[in-house]
Amino acid sequence: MDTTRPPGHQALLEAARQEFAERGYGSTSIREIAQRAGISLSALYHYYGGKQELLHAILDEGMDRYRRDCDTALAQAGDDPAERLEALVEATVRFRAGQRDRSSIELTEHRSLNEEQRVHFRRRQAAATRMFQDVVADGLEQGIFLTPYPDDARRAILAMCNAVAQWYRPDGGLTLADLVERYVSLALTLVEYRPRRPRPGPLPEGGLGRLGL
Amino acid sequence: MDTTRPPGHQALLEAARQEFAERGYGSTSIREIAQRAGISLSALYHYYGGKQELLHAILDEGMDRYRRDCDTALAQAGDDPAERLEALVEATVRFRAGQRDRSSIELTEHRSLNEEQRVHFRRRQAAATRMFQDVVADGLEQGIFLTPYPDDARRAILAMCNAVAQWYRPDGGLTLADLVERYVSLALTLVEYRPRRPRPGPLPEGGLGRLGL
DNA sequence: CGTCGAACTGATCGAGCGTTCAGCAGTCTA
DNA sequence: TAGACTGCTGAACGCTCGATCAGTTCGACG
Repeated sequence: MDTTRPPGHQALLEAARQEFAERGYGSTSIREIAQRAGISLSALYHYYGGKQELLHAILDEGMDRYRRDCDTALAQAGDDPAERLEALVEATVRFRAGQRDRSSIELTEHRSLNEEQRVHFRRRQAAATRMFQDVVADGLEQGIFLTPYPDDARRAILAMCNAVAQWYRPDGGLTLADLVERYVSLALTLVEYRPRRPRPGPLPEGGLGRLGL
Repeated sequence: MDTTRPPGHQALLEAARQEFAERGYGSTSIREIAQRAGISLSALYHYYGGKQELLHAILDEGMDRYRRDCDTALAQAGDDPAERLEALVEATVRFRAGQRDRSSIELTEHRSLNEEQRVHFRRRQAAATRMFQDVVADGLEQGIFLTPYPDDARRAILAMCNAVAQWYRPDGGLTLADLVERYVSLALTLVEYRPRRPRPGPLPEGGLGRLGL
């Protein structure tokens, strides 16, 4: 993938993203994409090698953004595994809520990639999974996460965060901040977080108050 | 939808189910489906009105089965909300693990239905959601579920159960019984189940032992 | 035996698909 | 001013798509 694309291809990526999310990869024609982007069919081929490459570019760009969001969140978090898990959950929920169509494409259309692209995509996905794995393992080691099923708890956390893309609507009466607070709380519940002692620093009230501290 | 279909259409439904799950609705041709089912293209039209009707039949059949499984599970469970939630989670996990391709179609391809079919599908989905909603509400009323976020906990439970279809492999070293036990335990953790007193009757050990009773 | 409907076939339709290609206006560089 | 490059166009390619339809086989029924 090129890192420096000429201008105009952004409209193309955005149009393709919306069409793929609405109709699905196989049911979307590149003519519809080009029309939505306001360019000719041939211009599409000027920027991308074809329909499949367009899909791959969308998925890869999404991975870039998500990875960057997670890295930023983790960099701002401290060493505490609970804090780091909170950071990851917040980043994930915000990404899924803010990039809903990108997310639903990621979750379903990776099967339409070719072998090479799919390997690349899966590798990046595995890296994202490992971030959660490491944090959960850390919490277990330090004795502040008590879940007997760390793998399943991790999968459950990711599944519930990912599902946000499928139902959350920004105008639905639930602010993003509230949503994040709830999911952070649910994630800590899932790993059965028991803090060593009352934590210093600012924290969401709901999440800790309920732990009886 | 007809309840009494002529014989031979089962092979068709099965072939379509596999193709849709593997490639996606839009990327699957009815010729491929017919070939996989071992019949001619025209025979497909003898049984179903077209590609879309085939998809609808698959989704509807899946809903029938899932509904039946849940009803059976609830009928065998007692009045206790925890027991009923366990029954629903077990039924859902078993369905998702046993009907993986059907499940992934349900989760992604409902957008390819026409307006009328989609309304029908969503109505049935809402009914399934309500089963979980009722059980959780019951547990809250009785004071044995303590979660401050019942709606989100319910969505989280469903999301983690549904995700089973995307990763579970029967030959992966994890038995279905173990999987069910884990997810039941995680679900009870999510709703913050606190039993009134040691429960009578047979129960999975892991789920209750960890509650410190 | 005759007829009727269910199950199914093979040929064929027009539309739309992804992709290709020759060409052109504008801009930058030598 | 020549040449190269970027960004783009419109027309066309061969092919596959979902769908249609006249026709055939065949067992059941009267």
